[in-house]
Amino acid sequence: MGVSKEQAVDNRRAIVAAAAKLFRERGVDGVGIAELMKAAGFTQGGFYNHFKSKEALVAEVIAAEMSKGTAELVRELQGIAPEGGARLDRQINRYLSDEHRLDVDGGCPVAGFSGDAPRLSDEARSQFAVGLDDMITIVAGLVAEAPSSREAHDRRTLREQAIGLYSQMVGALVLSRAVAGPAPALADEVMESSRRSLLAHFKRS
Amino acid sequence: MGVSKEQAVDNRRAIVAAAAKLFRERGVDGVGIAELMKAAGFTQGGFYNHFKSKEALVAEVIAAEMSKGTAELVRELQGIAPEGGARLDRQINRYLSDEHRLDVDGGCPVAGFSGDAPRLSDEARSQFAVGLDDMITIVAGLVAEAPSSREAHDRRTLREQAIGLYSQMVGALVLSRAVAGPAPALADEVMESSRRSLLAHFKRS
DNA sequence: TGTACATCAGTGAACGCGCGTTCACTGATGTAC
DNA sequence: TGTACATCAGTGAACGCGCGTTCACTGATGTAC
Repeated sequence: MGVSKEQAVDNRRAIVAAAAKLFRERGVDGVGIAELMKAAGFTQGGFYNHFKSKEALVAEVIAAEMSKGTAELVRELQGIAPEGGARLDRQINRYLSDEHRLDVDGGCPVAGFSGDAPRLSDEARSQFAVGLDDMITIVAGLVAEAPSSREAHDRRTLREQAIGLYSQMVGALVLSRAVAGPAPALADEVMESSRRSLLAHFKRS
Repeated sequence: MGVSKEQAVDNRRAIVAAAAKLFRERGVDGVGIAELMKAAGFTQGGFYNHFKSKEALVAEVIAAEMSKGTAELVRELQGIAPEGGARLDRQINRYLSDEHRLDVDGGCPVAGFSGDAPRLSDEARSQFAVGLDDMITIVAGLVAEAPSSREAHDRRTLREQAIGLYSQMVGALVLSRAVAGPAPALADEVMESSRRSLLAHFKRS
């Protein structure tokens, strides 16, 4: 109904934001255009003024969430002194916490979209892969700060150690979320055990 | 069109088997009743002679695949002598192999359904949780055979170590599959790095 | 600065399509006598 | 053992519904003169 160019840009951002939230909560396939536009405050017809197709929106959402996720992590790390692995410990505790498990909307985008990823478009999966690679790089930087990563008996590269660590955190979070409803005790156990395992493995010597 | 009771039981099994394969390949939401029945050799109308709803079939498929997965693992383990962690090494190498990554139909059901699990019915998620618990118990038995699990510096319980190990294997497999299409090098790296990490951690001392 | 017109974000109805589910019907199987 | 009938797995058309997408239309914004 007549809207300034500036307003149109804001509206587009609102659609992406609403989509990100809904896609994470209910899966990409579980959310329709009509519902998504309504959540953003519009009617369904306007969607195609902003995006070529649902597939195009999905790819943009994945890219945006990955960027946001890595940027937030980097920003948070900058607030803490990198002393003897303290930042790594802190991130392990954060990642494998009740808060993070419940924060499906805002938590790690790799864990959040790992279930949808295999069936998304090439473009979306490509964006997912870029995000995963970035995350691994950031984690490798944290691993480098842990004294144990340099010990004689562990000569693996930092990146290799980072991948092992990150795979375990993502796996534990995904499995914990999957069973949180019907088996909350098991969900807690999976998260707690992985958390203790990793803290022990990277403990300051 | 007139079918013996025995045949009807076989037909029901064929539907479950076809559903298991299709659900794994394209996700539970990605497969319709008509397509699934056609794959099993029938027309769509007959579905409701065997199952109350799609939801009921899904729960049965999850339960069946979990049972099959744990049974296969146990059977395979029985063929090898439990000497100094050799069986654990072998399972780590199997789990994080190209063959397993490609075998979406027949591989680990926990990894195979972890993407769908959070949005399935209570009953289906319950079956998933039972299967996960069983898997952890089996893996704990393998960890017990590894000398390193008893070392003085690692006093964590066997189950806790098993959860850490299993979470990492599932996480690595899920992430590797997610990026296998657009980023095959990263997919390989994720799997290989986790494999080496775990072999190093549980290595025979 | 003021007027005429083009642009285009947003509306809401409609499209074809595939979904899960229901239904009347068929006919061999299985049972009762 | 033979006949009459009930059962029920399988068929295929149809149901209402929500999906992604298209469309004609509206009207304030933005531009040309």
